[in-house]
Amino acid sequence: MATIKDIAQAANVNTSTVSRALSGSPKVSEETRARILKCAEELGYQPNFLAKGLRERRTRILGLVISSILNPSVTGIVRGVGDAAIKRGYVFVLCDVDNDAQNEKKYLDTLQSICADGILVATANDSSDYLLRLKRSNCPIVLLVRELEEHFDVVCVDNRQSSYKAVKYLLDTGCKDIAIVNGPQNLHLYRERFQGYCNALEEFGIARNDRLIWGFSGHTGQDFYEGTLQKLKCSPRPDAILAASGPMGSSGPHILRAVKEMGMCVPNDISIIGFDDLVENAITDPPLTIVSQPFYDIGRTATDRLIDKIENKGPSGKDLPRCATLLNTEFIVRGTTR
Amino acid sequence: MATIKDIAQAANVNTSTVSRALSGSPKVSEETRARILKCAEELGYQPNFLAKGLRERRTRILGLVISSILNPSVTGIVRGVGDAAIKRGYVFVLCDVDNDAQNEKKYLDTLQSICADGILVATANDSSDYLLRLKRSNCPIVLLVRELEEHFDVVCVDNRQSSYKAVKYLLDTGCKDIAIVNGPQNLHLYRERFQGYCNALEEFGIARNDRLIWGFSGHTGQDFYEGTLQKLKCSPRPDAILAASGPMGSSGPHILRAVKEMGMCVPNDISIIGFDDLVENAITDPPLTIVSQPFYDIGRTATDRLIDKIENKGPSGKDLPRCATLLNTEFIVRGTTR
DNA sequence: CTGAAAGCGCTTACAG
DNA sequence: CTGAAAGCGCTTACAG
Repeated sequence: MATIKDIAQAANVNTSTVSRALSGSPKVSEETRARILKCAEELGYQPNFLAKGLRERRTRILGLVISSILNPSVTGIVRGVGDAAIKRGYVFVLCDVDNDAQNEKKYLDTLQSICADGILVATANDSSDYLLRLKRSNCPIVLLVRELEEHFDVVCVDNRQSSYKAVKYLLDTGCKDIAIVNGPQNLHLYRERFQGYCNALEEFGIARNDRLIWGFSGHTGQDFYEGTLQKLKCSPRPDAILAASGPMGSSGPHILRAVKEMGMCVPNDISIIGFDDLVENAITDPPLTIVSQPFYDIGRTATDRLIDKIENKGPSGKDLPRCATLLNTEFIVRGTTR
Repeated sequence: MATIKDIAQAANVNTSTVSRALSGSPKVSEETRARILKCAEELGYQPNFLAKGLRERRTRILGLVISSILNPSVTGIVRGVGDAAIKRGYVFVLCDVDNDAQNEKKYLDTLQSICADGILVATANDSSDYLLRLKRSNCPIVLLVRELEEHFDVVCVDNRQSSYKAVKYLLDTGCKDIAIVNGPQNLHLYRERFQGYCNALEEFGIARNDRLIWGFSGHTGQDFYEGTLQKLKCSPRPDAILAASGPMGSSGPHILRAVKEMGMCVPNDISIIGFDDLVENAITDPPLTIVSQPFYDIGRTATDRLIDKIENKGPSGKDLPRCATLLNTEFIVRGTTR
């Protein structure tokens, strides 16, 4: 591949001048610049980001750490990150850690080695202490989807509010006995969703009932299907289910299947609300009423924020103030609620 | 971050010696090596891949060019690529081109700039002439999923055979009037699937009928749903549909919905076979009979092949011979066939 | 077995 | 406005 040296030779100038001309520096005559640009064009010059990065101490490479690319909720994020990144001249290395802390550690080391300019982390949980180490080493980080109590910039949705609104809708449409499929409580987001559920009940003067707080251990759709069957075999049955947690993707379809199998009619006997605007939630019969998270926007916003942090961290070295962005969810009423 | 220079200072040796010790060269005494390793450990040394890459002319960064990350068929590939890459010490930059040739061009330039060691391309079509240019510039390339007539290493499935087998199954189970939802014929893979369809019909002495060769123009599930409705309004109706092409993901669920809406009973009145083992194909009622492509293995195999090409292209400079790998599909009978 | 030197391709003070 | 020099962090012939 042609280098700056080849161009210098062809244009009969010093490499420094080539470098200046290419970077658009004002201190180079229009005449020389034109000549240099022409040579660069002819030689099919592509700058070497490695050399550039080594010198400028930046690579325009980001890292995106995700729990699992097989999770359809994640793909919208990935698209958003990619769009925002390329628009600003960055690319990203995808770190698909498959819900494994060991993998995550390895990827994070690798990102440091390739001198990623910053890292987007969608896998934060309460035991993500290495994130603090990373941050202390001065690596720009933005969290997305999953929030940590403090310290980090984050882009996500207001999970408490979303869940609150969903449950309020159920209560407003006459449901009284609302179950929640709860997620792992070491994740801030599930604690928030649970809190929203509790708040809505409280507002309607309904006591919380452990019988209605479901937690399924497995990670597959089948686990949620079987778990729901099990729960429905105990009477009294609930008249609504908030599917606040799921396997890869959404638990809604699997819960719906179990409900139908138990001979219950949706939404007459029981209402169901799921999370996330995924294909699988749209093609059930009836299609699921959902809380929709703006995954694309989350990815885009987080990336823009990260690049802002990177680029505003000039020689002055002072960071941007911490900032938490809560995007709005959309409540989409379809066929599984009254 | 600590550099080789810091270690040299701490261990009181020359940087060359540090470099040798770290890379496991035999020509350094055990004693010095131990001392150096200890210092490296203490300083939390992480090699700088930029500098390393600049010097060694390799980055251990791959590019993965995909049509759209929103397509669930693609995510299995991405996972396979990631697993194989990290196992061999590589990472990859995800280039999600959103089915846009302009984006693709831009990403490809960027990959060259960051000196990617090789590129995996899942977006090849008959007008991918830039791929030939790239290849001529000596960049290792492996195609996946989508084949080109020649020149390139490729990992995909035998689409003709898969489609042939599916249609043969329909014929064996008594279907006679089999429609195919055909894909864009500028893609080798859809030509192959169509050929397999034709071959099976021919084998059973059934004449091909244009009325049964459906091509839908849009790219959404709704387009396939409406297209199918339209087709079914003309009599006589087919007694089977091979959904050889789809929008993002599979067309199976949308075709099934249209069929049911027209009052047809599946599989009694009509059989349906879809492509790909996606969640959306598994949760329909009845669940779809499908041809399943081993996406994960495709990603893994292609990546291993690419890295082999990269690493065997030593100073000798001679390439590995071209190689096309056809993995097997699996035919999974579920509820939409007799 | 170890060190001093050159070089990968770029940028940027420093002179002029 | 342009050039010569130094340096980013590493590796690798070349000496010794």
